[in-house]
Amino acid sequence: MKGSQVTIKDIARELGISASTVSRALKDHPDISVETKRMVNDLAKKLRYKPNAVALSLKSSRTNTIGVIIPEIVHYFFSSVISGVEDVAYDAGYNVMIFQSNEKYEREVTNAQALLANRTEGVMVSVSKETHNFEHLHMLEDSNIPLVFFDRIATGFTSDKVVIDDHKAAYTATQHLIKTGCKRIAHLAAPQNLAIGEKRLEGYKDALRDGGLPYKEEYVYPADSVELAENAIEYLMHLPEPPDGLFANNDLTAIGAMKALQRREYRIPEDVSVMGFSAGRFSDFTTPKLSSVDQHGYEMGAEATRILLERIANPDYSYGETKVIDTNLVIRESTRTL
Amino acid sequence: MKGSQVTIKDIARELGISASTVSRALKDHPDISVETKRMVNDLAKKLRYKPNAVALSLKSSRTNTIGVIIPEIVHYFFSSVISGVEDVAYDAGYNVMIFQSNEKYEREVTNAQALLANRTEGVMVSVSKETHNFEHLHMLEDSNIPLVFFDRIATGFTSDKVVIDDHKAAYTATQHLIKTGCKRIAHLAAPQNLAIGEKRLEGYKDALRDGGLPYKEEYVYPADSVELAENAIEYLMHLPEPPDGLFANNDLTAIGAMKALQRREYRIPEDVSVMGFSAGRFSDFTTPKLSSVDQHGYEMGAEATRILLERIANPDYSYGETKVIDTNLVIRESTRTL
DNA sequence: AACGTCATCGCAATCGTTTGCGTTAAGAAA
DNA sequence: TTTCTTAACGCAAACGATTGCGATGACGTT
Repeated sequence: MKGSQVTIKDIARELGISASTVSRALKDHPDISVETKRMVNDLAKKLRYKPNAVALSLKSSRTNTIGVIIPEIVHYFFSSVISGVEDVAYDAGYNVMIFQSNEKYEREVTNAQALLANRTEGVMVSVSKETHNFEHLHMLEDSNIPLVFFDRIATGFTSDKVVIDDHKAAYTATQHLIKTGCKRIAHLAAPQNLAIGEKRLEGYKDALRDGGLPYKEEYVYPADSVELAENAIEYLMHLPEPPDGLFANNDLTAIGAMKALQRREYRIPEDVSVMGFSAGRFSDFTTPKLSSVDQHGYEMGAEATRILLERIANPDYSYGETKVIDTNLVIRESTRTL
Repeated sequence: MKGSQVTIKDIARELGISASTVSRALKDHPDISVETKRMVNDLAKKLRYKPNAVALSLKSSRTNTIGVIIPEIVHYFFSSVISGVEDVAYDAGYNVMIFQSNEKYEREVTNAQALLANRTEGVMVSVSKETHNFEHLHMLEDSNIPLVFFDRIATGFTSDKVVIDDHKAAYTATQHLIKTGCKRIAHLAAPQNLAIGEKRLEGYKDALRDGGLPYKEEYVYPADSVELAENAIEYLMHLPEPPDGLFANNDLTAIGAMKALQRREYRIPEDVSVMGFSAGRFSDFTTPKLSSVDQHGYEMGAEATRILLERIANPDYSYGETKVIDTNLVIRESTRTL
C-alpha cells in the first residue's frame, strides 16, 4: 500500500513527538516513559517499520556485508564454498555479496571496485585463471579491508589464506596410483600461474620420485576442462609409451579423459587408472565411479568466513594465517584395487 | 596505509575548498573552473578516492542491489540461475545479494527481512519446499519492492513469474516414453505444495490419457532426492505390475532410481526407461547417459533479472507478466530409441 | 518561597554526498 | 562612476538513524 518505506520520522510525525524519542523508544531506552514506548512500538508494528540499514551503515560505517569474488558459480566446488560462506555469514548476521569473475581479469578488477564502493567489511577471493596482476586486490588491502584468499590464492599478500595442501593431496593421489600398480603416470595439469597448479604438479613429481618412478616431461599435459582432456588423451595415448595411469587436476578434466579413453576402447581402470581432483557431486555418477580427492568446499568456505569475521572484529590482529583444510582420498572405481 | 576510506571532505580540506566544489568538480560541473577540476581530480586519483556507495544510496534511495532467495546454491540448476542473474545484473551495474533458505521456511522469512532492511531494489525468489505461508513475501510486495518469482513460484501474487512450462515439459517427457514403447510409466513426484509438483504430475497424467494409457495412482510416488528414490524403486518394483518406464521430477532422483534399478539388476533402458528433469551437468556423465528435460537455468536467471530490472526502472507498469522459458527434451541413453 | 532532583523529551550534530540557492568579486556595459 | 552580468564558489538542507547534551516541568526538600 504505502509509498516507499516507513521511517522513524513518519512515526514521530504521526505521534507528534520527536524522532529521537522514537528512536530511543524503539530500543527501550530508560529515558522514555512506558506509555510512549507502547505507543511507538504499536505504531511501528502497525506500519511495519524496519530500520533502514543503509542509514545505519552510513552512521556506523558498518555495512554487515562481506563480499566474495569467485571464478564461476556453476562449479560444484565453488558453489559448495559459497554455501559454506553463506551459512556462517548468516549465523553471524552478515550478508553476502557475490561477484563472479567468469575467469576474466578485467571483471575481477571491476568487482573489486564495486566491493570497495559498497564498503564491504571484508572480502574473500579466489582469483581467476587470467589474473597475473594483483593491484586491484592490493587496493582492497590498502583500504584496510580484511582479505581472505581461498583455494586459488595470490602471492605477495599478508592476508589470510585458506587452502588445501595441494602438494600433499596430489602426492597422496599419485602415490595411490603407484601403489595400485601404475608405472607410467601422466598428469593433466592446471595453469601454472596458479599456485594450485604448481603445487599439484610438485606433489605429483615428488610422489613419482619417492615411488621410484622417473619423471618425464612428456607426461605432463596442460588441461583443465572436459574439452581439453580430449586433446590431452589424443596426445598421451600416441606416445611411444602411453600412460597406464592418469592424475587430473580436476574432476571435469578427469571425466573428459575417461570419456576420451572409453571412446578409444581403453578399459578403466584395467588399462588406465584415472584419478580426479575435487570430488564433485557427479564423480559418484560416472561409470566407473571416479576416484578423486575430496576438497571439502563447504568447510573451506565456512572456515574462510570464520577467519574473515574474526579479522573484521579484530582488525589489529596479526595477519597472515594460513589455514589448511584437510583433504581425503575417495577411492571409487576408476582406479585399480591393490 | 590509510585509516579507513577517503572522503570528499578529505579532499576539500587538503585543497582548502568546500565539499560541494569537490563534488561538482568530480562530476565535471560547468560552474567549476578547469584549474580547480584538475586539482581535485589529481588529488582524488592520488588518494584513490572512491565515492561511498552507502552515502549515495541514502541520498538517492537507490542501492543498486538486487536480492535473490534461493533454496540451495549447491544445485546445478540453481547455480546456473544465479550465474544468469549475476551476469545480467553486472552488465546493468547492479550488485547481487544471495540468500539461501536451505529449504527452510524460517530462514526464508529472515532472508526476506534482511532484504527489506537493506533496501534491495528488487527481489527474485524461488520458494523453499517448506514454505506454505507467504506473508513475508507479501511484506516485500507491500513495500513496493518488485518481486519476480522463478521456477518455484507462489500463488496469490500479482508479481512477475519466470517459469518453464512444467505441464508441457512433463507431457512431452512422458509422451516420449510412451512413443518409445513404455506401457507402465511411473512418476517420482515433487512435493505437491509446489506448483511445479502439481503441474508436472498433471502433464504426466495428460500424456498418459492422450497416449491411451491408464492413469494408476500406485504409479505415482513422492520422491525428490537420491535417497528417496531408493524407497520409490523398492516400492514400485514390487508392484504386481512393475513399471517399465520412469519419469522423475529431477535428475538426482532419476539417477538415484537408476542406481537402485541397476543394483537390482534391471537393465536401463531395456527393462526400464528412465527420464530425468533438469539436465544437470552430470546427466551427461552417468551410465547410461540420462535422458532429461533441459530447463535452461542460466536463461531463466537472466530473463528473470531482465524483467526485474525493467520493473525497477518502470515501477508503475502493469504487473503480472509470466515469462515461459523454453525447455527441450535431451534424449540420451536411458530411454529406448524408437 | 526558593532550590534541587528526576523523569521525559527535543535540539542539533553526525555519517558522506548532492544540489538549490545565495554570495563574491571581477569585468563589461552604461 | 555606477550598475549589470557572469564565472566560480560556499552554505545549508536533505537522506534516516543515533546520541550527547540541554531543556522543561512536576515534584519533593529545606
